[in-house]
Amino acid sequence: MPRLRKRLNGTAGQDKKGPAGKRTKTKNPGEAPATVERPSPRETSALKKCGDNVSSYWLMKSEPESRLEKGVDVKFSIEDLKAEPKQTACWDGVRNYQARNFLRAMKLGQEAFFYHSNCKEPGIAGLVKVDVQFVRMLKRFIPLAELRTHHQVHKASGGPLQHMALFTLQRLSVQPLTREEFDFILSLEEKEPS
DNA sequence: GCCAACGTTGGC
DNA sequence: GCCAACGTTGGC
Repeated sequence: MPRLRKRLNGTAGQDKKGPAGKRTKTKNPGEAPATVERPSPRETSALKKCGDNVSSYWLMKSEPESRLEKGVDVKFSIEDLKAEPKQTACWDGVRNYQARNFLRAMKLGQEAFFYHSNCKEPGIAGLVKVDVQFVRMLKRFIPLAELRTHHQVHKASGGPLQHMALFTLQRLSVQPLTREEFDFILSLEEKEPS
């Protein structure tokens, strides 16, 4: 349940801990490895396939439909992002430490797909660039089902989506993409739905 | 709304 | 450090 929230006018540090801070009893495991030198095994393999140590392309999940979580609506669609001042929002609410490490690895201006999750039609809706700013809608919505079909085919054929994190690192809300994955998915918007 | 799969917590 | 209980994710 990654959550985009309005940027608080240059007070990023001032922002409350948010949902990530709500487990008060214990130290959040995500904080300790702020200086992690060693990624988890799963993360390692995810990074390995990205060539150098860190990816330049990303996929970020967000929920486009209303859902209350502890009384707070987590809805944040790509249309909501578009409606923000400067079409930019601050990404927070990521509790999973792996996802947070990926967040830290992101650099300003890098490109990411905006994925709609936990909704009627899950899939990739648009392009954003990190910090997180709306870039454009995809020419057509690319449904999860279609991505999965390609993933299945590519597993057999060795195609670009054979290791796509969406299917291999389940439930990771912020995930890296290789350039090949990114380019392949972008090329899909020119094609008829399959 | 259901529930499988996965993650986290915390007692022991 | 184990692992049962609990919480979350997210497709269907």
